[in-house]
Amino acid sequence: MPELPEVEYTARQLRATIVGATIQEVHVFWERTIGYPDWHDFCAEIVDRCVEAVRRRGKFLLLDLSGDLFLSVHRRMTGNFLLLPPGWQVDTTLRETDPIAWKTRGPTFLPPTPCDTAYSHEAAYCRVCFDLRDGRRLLYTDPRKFGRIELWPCNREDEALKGLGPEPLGAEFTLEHFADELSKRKSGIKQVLLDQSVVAGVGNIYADEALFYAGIHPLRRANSLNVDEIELLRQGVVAVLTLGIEHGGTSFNDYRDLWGEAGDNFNHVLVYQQDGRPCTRCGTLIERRVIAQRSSHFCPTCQPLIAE
DNA sequence: ATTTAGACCTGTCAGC
DNA sequence: TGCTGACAGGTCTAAA
Repeated sequence: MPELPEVEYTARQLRATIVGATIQEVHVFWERTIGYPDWHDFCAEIVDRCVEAVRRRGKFLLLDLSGDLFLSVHRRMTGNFLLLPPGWQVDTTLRETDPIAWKTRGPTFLPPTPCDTAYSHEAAYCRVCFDLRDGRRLLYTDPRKFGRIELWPCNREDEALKGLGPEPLGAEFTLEHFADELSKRKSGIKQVLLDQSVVAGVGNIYADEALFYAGIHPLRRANSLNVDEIELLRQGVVAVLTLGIEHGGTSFNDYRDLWGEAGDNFNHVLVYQQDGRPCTRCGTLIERRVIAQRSSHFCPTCQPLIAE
């Protein structure tokens, strides 16, 4: 679910709240969420580590820990972090009373005062729980269980993040590099934008938004774009990602921030899931088509499919 | 060498 | 009310 803006927003919130905190203990409620190393080793090695820094690379959230280790988190579709204040209790009785429900839902978190239900809905589907020494709890929740958390030595970061292209909001995302990558690919531009080795962090929402910004049809062959179109698309990628961050990310269903709040970019999206509604630029109805196995949304007038 | 279908998972919503 | 199928911010693997 989360793309670059959602991961960046979470990274900023974590940076402001848990840098300096020490992890006292980790509880794993869905073992496959831990991608590396084996979850037993993961739990053993992470104990007593201090969070020294929080970074983002593409859609990966990276937590630098004391002792030259770092956590890498990829939330895939429905992963979220939720930070609970001290005093919450973990209730695991479901494990015995209803093992089947336990596997899908995980534990229940009980607030310090029973009437305090602010987080109780967001605290469902907890897969991994990080107990901090100061009493707070950092929950990793993920209904669909696609997300992965890994623990790596710092000197193997390249291996942990292999295949990632340049950061779209960094100086390395140049017209020269982008044009060079596109010239080597003859598949549809939408599919190329989703390729993390071309640009890191663009997903289905922001790919559609960037293509609308540049007035380029998602099925245009990547190597058919001229220099002006490539530069416009590059600017579009930067613009829609930057706006997404400013609005706290896009929440259609699942994405929530550290406090369980939805992002506001939902209200600023121009084509994604807007099919059947008039284009904000020309009034033509937005279309939806499946391209590269993903829903694509575009304006057939503003984004014409030019004959090559 | 590329495309594409299937896996991994669960929830929600539309339609019958 | 209940069942079925389509679909959801992602990515990897194997078959065509």
